[in-house]
Amino acid sequence: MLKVKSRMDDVCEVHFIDERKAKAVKRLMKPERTIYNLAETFAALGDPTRLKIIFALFKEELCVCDIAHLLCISTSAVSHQLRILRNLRLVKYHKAGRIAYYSLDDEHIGQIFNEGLKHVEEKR
Amino acid sequence: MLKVKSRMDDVCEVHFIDERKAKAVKRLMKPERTIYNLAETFAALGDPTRLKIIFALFKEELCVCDIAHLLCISTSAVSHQLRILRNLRLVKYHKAGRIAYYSLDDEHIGQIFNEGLKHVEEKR
DNA sequence: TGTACACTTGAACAACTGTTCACATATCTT
DNA sequence: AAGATATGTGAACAGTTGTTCAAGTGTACA
Repeated sequence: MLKVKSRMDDVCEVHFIDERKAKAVKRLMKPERTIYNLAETFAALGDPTRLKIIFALFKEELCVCDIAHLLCISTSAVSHQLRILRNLRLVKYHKAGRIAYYSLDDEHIGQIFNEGLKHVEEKR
Repeated sequence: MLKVKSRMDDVCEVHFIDERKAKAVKRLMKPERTIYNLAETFAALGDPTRLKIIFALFKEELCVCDIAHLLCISTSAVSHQLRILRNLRLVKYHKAGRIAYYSLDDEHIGQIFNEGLKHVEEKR
């Protein structure tokens, strides 16, 4: 499983310039748990193999071995990555006999992918 | 610098179920370089510390030591993370004397953050 | 000039990651 | 039933990550 480190104590001894701004942001800051889950989700998207899988499933519902064939990697590697994506509810699947058909779990994933694409394509 | 592994040979010996679908997706697949850059960007968002920095800068332009104060981590740690975000053009800064004021580099970052938030808040 | 401050950087470390390999499970076919 | 196929899983490995620490810039102010 993807793991991610975190911390947010309230004791802090670093000097500051403008405490008003810092406090205003602190009030708005999302709960530690939310930040953690969000980081885990982005980390899942932060690997080319998983990103290709996401992209592929964005276009077509596919089974494990077609994904493996498409990306030229072992079905084992695909299965490991799909488990990570499944646990984070980024993909879902349904079984037809021995074949597992995977697809994206919700429409946000596609949006995130596209916004990210705009960012990287704009910057070079 | 954030690094990310990648590969996309055209030789592949995995069995397949539906080659038509796989080929259709392959035609649409983004270039290796694009996927790689996108993965790097998402990986940068895949860490709670950097995510908190992004969130903070989404609300306010801030200097390094105010970010450190706000998140209760060393200015060194913040500076290291800001360099990663800077290199990926996720944040920019301007200097006023010895103080460096950081802010988000473009509007896509906020969009990505919000879409991600919708995903994680919807799923539990 | 010297001291303090704001920030940056390089090296080093433990912790985490993605892949491979070997094996396990489950389902279909003959 | 046996064998082939599709997928899942645990262990192990090299490679990568984020933090800390120590030392470095450059700017401000007395």
